[in-house]
Amino acid sequence: MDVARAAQVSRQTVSNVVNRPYRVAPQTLERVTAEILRLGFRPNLAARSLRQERANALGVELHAGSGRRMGDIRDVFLVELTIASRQHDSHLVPFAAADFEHPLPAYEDLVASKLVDAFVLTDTRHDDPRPAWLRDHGVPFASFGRVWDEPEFSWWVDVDGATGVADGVRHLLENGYSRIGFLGWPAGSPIGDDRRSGWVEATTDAGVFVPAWRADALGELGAAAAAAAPLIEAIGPGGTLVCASDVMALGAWTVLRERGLTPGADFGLVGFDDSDLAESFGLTSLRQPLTDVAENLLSILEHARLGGNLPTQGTVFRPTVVARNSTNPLGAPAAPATGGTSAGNRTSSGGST
Amino acid sequence: MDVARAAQVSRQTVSNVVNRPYRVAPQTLERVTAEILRLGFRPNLAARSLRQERANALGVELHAGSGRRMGDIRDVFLVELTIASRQHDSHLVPFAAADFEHPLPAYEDLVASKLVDAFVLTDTRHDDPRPAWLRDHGVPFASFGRVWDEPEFSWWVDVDGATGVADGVRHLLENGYSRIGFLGWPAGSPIGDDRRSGWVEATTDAGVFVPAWRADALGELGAAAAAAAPLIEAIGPGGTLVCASDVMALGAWTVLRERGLTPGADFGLVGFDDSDLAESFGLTSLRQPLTDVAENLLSILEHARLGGNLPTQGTVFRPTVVARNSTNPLGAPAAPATGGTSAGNRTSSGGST
DNA sequence: TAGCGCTTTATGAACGATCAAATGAACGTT
DNA sequence: AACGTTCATTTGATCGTTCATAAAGCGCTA
Repeated sequence: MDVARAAQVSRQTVSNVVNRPYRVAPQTLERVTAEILRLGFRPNLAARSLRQERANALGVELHAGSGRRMGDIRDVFLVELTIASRQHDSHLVPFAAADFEHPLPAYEDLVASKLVDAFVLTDTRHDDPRPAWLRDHGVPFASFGRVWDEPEFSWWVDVDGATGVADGVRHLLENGYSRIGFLGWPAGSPIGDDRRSGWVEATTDAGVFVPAWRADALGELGAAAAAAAPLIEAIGPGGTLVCASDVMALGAWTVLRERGLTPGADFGLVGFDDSDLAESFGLTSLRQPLTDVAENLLSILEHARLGGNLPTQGTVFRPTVVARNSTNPLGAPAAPATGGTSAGNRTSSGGST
Repeated sequence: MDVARAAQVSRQTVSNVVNRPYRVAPQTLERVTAEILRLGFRPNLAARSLRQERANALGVELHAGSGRRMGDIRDVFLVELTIASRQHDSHLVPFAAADFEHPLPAYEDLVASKLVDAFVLTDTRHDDPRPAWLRDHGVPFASFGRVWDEPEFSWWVDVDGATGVADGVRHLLENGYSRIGFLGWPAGSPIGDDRRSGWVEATTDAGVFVPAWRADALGELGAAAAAAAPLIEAIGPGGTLVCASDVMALGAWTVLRERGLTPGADFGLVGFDDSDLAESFGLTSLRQPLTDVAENLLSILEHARLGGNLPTQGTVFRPTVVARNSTNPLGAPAAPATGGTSAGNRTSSGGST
């Protein structure tokens, strides 16, 4: 090894400098470090991986099928996960199952070839075969989203939809609105039910709960608009709608505009996910703290390896309200604005429950 | 090695079975293959990578800063790249530069630690330091998007915006529209100028070019709506707009809806990129053939390694028109529909020029 | 001063694959 | 029967690091 010769130490000492500097005498450390910098030395990760029998890499499945892409946030989530993984001295290996109905072979490949040593799961669902398979094969994993079928499994992180929506409701109340409806998905989906419950709770607390001010639709914009129309009628001008997603909020947005109403000034709107859409349309939305989620997932997996303190139950993060013109009652410009609080994309707010 | 012992051959023969099956006698091949399957053997990729001095991995930078995320298509592009890389026996390593204004250290890290042996660049721009650095360090790379500063560099793949927009214009003509305007970005951006030229060309060919039916705006929805309003006024009902992006088309869309006009029936709209937005709003759009782009990039890099025939000039793919209600003159439902040709997300159309 | 303990550095082996070269087997040619 | 060729398979070395362990240095105590 070049560095070793240049610094007149053994290769093992160089290894120690890189991996356990505290074991090395100060002046040796300095001398070797100087040579490392001078020669631009970086450990060959393949060799390290081979010797340590550990890849320092995480598999992340990218579902190719339409839908199942985490709303619009997958792109941002991947960025956050990428950044977080670097801080944990590892990297991501994205992959897609050849047949996305049967993902296990892809997981098996990655594990058997030792290309990754853990996974981050997303889009978990009932009857998801992955958690059981990974558990049975002793492969560590952490999930963004609850793992429904394994109640005792606690290495998951999720976003508190109920509290998020409740915060959205309170944001509306603070801005002077008081007639607050909810546009969500039909009962039965865990995420949808969670978000709706936040509306029930927060409006009840404030004494403004009106059960009739609720409608359901499935994801599509058209369906959302159709469901929103009578609701907007019923709630009336000066009212508001909190929606289970940004797309749904946009459905309501289009209804408002067709009636000549200005979102914000005439009728408040809150979306969910803070997707690019929300920024484009000046839509107030609930941003998921994906930076925290990613960091937490990585942290769990690191502790799983090194034996730190692991969560005994799932972790839930709270979204933050990103206020834009659609909840500004003071008459924002008719055209959607440049995008309210659009400063940095990365936030680090949100606490656990 | 277990497989070797089980099949009673040497470890090298197992290696040959995996990597050069044609060198192995048929019955030996069969016997070893059977054992490989039975034992679920997969080569340890770290060991292979160490010995071959090659990672079989591609670095892909994910720009974290807002903007610079390839419109809305990065997510889809990453999926396509992931799938393509698997077919080329390699995998992706996504990364983000700590300081996205100075990306080189991140590239240097990956190269020096031999974690990747090539890169796919995106979002190349003038004065991009990356191409020169990679060239100077002998690191192979291919780019999605032209590499402006190095005219002799030909390992890039791009999408033919002009032809795409021209196809959009022809699609409108075929559907019976004849008054066709263009909403784009201010002159000076290569991509914007390219797309606009397709409008000029195709309308001129058809004898329906009206220079005044053009407006410019910058990316934001509000600005696009503001620019679209007078243009829609000028072109009049029954007219159409081809737009440089889906978001701009949506700006026009909102203007139409506010005036009680139905996109398609009353006024045609064509967007660009076929993002999720387009599907949600039933907006006809131009889909970039990302499957082809990804495959081509991987193919270039593979040939670069093995010495196949390499492109002597950049490759340009043609987008495809995805027809939806916004260009259906026969009066589509007022609410945006479930999404026209929304079948599979992966297409393989598009030829090179 | 011998012996002990602690810190610091060095040595040999190993991780699991592929490379380069050698060996063995089969076959036709002279 | 000896020889060269080709095909199939094996052998030993090697990639660059870290592990396990040994050795060296050094101060302190008995």
